[in-house]
Amino acid sequence: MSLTREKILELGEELILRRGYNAFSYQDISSELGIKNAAVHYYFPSKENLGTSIVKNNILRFEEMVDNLKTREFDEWGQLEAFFKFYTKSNRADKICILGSLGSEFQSLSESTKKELQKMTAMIIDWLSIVLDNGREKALFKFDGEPKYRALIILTSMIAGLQLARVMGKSDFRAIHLQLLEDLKPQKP
Amino acid sequence: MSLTREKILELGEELILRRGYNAFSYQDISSELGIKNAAVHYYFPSKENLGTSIVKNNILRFEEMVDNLKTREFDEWGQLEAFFKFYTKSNRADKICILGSLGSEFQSLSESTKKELQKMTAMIIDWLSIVLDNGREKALFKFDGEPKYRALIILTSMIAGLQLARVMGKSDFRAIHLQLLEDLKPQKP
DNA sequence: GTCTATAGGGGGATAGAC
DNA sequence: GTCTATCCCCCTATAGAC
Repeated sequence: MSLTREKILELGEELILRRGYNAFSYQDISSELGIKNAAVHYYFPSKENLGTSIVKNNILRFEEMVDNLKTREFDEWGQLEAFFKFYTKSNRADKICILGSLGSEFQSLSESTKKELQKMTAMIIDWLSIVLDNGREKALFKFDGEPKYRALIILTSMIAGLQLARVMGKSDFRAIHLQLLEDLKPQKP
Repeated sequence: MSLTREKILELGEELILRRGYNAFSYQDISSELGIKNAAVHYYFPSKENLGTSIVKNNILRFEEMVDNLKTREFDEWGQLEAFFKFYTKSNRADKICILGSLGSEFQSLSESTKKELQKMTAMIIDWLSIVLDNGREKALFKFDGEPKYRALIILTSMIAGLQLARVMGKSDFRAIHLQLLEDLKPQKP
């Protein structure tokens, strides 16, 4: 696997998370990497292609994370913490979540990018639903209603929490994070 | 106030909510209205200007809604329903929320648009926090923690719920809506 | 107010040399 | 693999006629 290719993927992702898919160009990538725009087209013939590859890359990283948690036998609190840690790091790095970034611009994405984004979103919702379900089963968590609905609330709060942090500052994101944790604790004050 | 101007504002807003700020052009507006792009520039010299005017317009409409609720003496459930109704209508119309749309593309907005978006976001968070606080005071709602944190969770769930609906379908949005209502009810099953 | 015409730039993308 | 050179289109924006 080529190093330049890796760097393009990484930088492209960063641009999507910082500025948005429609707000970055191949020139942004090539100038940052000190190459010409034709070199970027060599690896990713079209912007659609690059966008789709970036989402696929994110899917791979998510799968790796899940495998890792399984191997290390984290309990449900540990798994949930890994989930929140990802968002907390994004908040600190002034990045939003790829689901929210591309979700907002969904209508202007290519069919293949849409498809991968759907796949990734479904994977995350399913994973989080199962973590919540198992955790409640073991009495590690306490919440009412369907695990999937709870998963949707937690996920959307994180996604838009990052967006809100852009507008209003990072402390609102932290408040959301803490409140979501409180809401899941078995013994409440 | 000119009719063309009104139509441009309305269409520009729709394009932001459907496709995103960076994905629409003055041509999209002019061709839809059957005029030339120069005519759009007559009303809104720059795209920044149009974007800022659209947000200001949203602020006015929000203020009108709040006034209306006050005049009609809606209780806190009624006020909250008005809030949810706005998002439910957006979901049905395949539109996302302006806070999330422009929040995602925040870094590529002009200073004046950013400023108005900050103002609007603060207004909504404040309003919702107060509704929740008063409703709990009257025992209409039941929830733990700070009203502002609860407001942030509800607002972000709605914002990203609409984005998620784009990707995964509208039923996920409805699930979030119903669960948020359940969570606030005083007597839980 | 709306038009034609056009400036001036940036975008994505490709051909062909090295 | 990366370059130069270039195509063609769309973008925002403005000048000046009607």
